[in-house]
Amino acid sequence: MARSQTEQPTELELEILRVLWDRSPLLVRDVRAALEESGRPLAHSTVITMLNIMHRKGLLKRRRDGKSFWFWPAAPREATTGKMVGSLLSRLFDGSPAAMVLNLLQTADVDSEELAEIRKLVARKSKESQE
Amino acid sequence: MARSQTEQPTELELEILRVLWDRSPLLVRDVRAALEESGRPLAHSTVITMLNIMHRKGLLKRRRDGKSFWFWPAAPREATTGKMVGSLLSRLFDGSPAAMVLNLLQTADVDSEELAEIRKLVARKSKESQE
DNA sequence: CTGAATCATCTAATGAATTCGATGATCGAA
DNA sequence: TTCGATCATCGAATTCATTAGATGATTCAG
Repeated sequence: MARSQTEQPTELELEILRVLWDRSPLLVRDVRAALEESGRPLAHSTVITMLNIMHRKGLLKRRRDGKSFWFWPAAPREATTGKMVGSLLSRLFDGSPAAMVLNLLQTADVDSEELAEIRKLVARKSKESQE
Repeated sequence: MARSQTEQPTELELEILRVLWDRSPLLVRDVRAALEESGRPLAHSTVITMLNIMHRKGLLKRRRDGKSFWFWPAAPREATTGKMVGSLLSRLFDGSPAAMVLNLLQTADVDSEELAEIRKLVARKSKESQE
């Protein structure tokens, strides 16, 4: 047996989603151009194949317009990133957000501005939870 | 062409690493037993194959002892999880820890205890940075 | 010493992810 | 209308991840 399809978007799928979260709907050629911009030059047919696979998986929606298709993400950015972060959270930190933040603070490059921002976010969340 | 090997551990590789981070070194049969415990029953040869692949990739170290091998992680838990979090950070949040924490607070289930813990971590980090 | 148990190695199969070329349809300009 | 440009569909190749059976070596109990 092999591994089963992940419900998480794969590497290339994520790049494509990021393009479409930025601007959509887009035509295949636009997606291709955007990918090339971000350093991932691919053949037209490759991009179509991926878009079709992603459509089949339910990651994208599309609408025919003449002989071409417009594509856009099936789910908003926050929902998808939330699922991906949640997956890492459970797989690496047994679901403890604090453990994840600790790792982030220790490992990632957090400048003072970022840190202040995080502090503000946490403070706001604390206030919300009290209500 | 297909995708190239990820430097990040894959799904099963991560499960195996988690076993070995908990207790190591272990023999193949111990790893197998631990995986079965956590709901992933695999044939002995499957486990060996994976351990060998992981050794070839540099994820594990091993030492022969008679006719069997002892296996243990090549890198400590924090380093590996840090890389994985860092990868998600750049792929999803353009490297902004604050964006990631925001997503975490909005999406994950953070109880008040976890939140207080996070608050403490951030405060401590702030103090450290000031020095 | 001999047979059963225990290990690693080798081989291989399946399925997912990624990448394109070839082909055929269609639309617009000359 | 005819030729070239533009698209999608199909088929296919490659690499990785996962899974395990068959084989052969080695060891230990009896």
